[in-house]
Amino acid sequence: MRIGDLAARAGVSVRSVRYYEEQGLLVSVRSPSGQRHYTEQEVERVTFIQRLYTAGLSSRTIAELLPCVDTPSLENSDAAMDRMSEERDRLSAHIDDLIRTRDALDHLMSVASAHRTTLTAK
Amino acid sequence: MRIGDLAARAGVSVRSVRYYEEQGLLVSVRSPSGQRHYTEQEVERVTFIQRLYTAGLSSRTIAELLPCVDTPSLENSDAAMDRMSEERDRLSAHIDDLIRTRDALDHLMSVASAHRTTLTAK
DNA sequence: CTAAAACCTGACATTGACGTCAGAGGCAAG
DNA sequence: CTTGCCTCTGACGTCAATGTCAGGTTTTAG
Repeated sequence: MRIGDLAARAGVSVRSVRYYEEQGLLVSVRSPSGQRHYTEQEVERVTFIQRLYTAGLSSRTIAELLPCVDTPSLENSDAAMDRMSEERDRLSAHIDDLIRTRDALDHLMSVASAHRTTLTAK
Repeated sequence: MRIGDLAARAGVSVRSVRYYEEQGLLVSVRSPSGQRHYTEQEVERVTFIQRLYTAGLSSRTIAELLPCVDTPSLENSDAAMDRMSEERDRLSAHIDDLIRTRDALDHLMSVASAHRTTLTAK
């Protein structure tokens, strides 16, 4: 699979795929002419990378976590596990914050809606 | 209250407060010498603005929502309510996405942990 | 009164994940 | 063989919230 296909199937831009490789999040097999080739596996990997980006992780952080995905066993885990746990907690805190924000919006909307009801009732 | 106090109490930088005003999210009463003065009310407002920023809203979007907070009644509501509902939905979707990402991290961690248990058991 | 601390405006710098463009080469179909 | 699409590298552009600095005024503490 070439880069265009991978990008399309993962739902990202070709530019992004190259960027991921530049950041050490992805490796590619090069054809003699220098073109990148990928396997089915990489589709899932790219979507997972995107998922982490969307969760607010930086390239550097993702780079620290991915070895834990690649090699779900060895001793590299030590620091990576801590990092993973740390990011999990940060994510949880962020989720809670977002939920509070959503509640605030809901409250605003209900107040506005009540006002409207009052007005139309008059 | 002057800008430094407001910033400190809302937990943001002085620069940010000026930026919020520049973006039309905040108004200030100016002393004859040109210094900004605020009331207690603005503390809450700034923290709320920050909350929306953290939730991923842009200055422009926040500017569209705040009138709904200031005037929780009149006819401006129409478009603002739609916008608010739209952002609420976007927020909900994002929260769900983050929860799925957290689940993925949890899964990775449990797999790694299981591997570790297996190894130490040997 | 004076020095420190806080404020003002205006402008340029930063960061990160990309977009976009240029110039050159690769590859399948007709 | 050539036309059109894909890919390559490298570099510069972007956007948004904020940092930071300069040069000057104002307020506050002693």
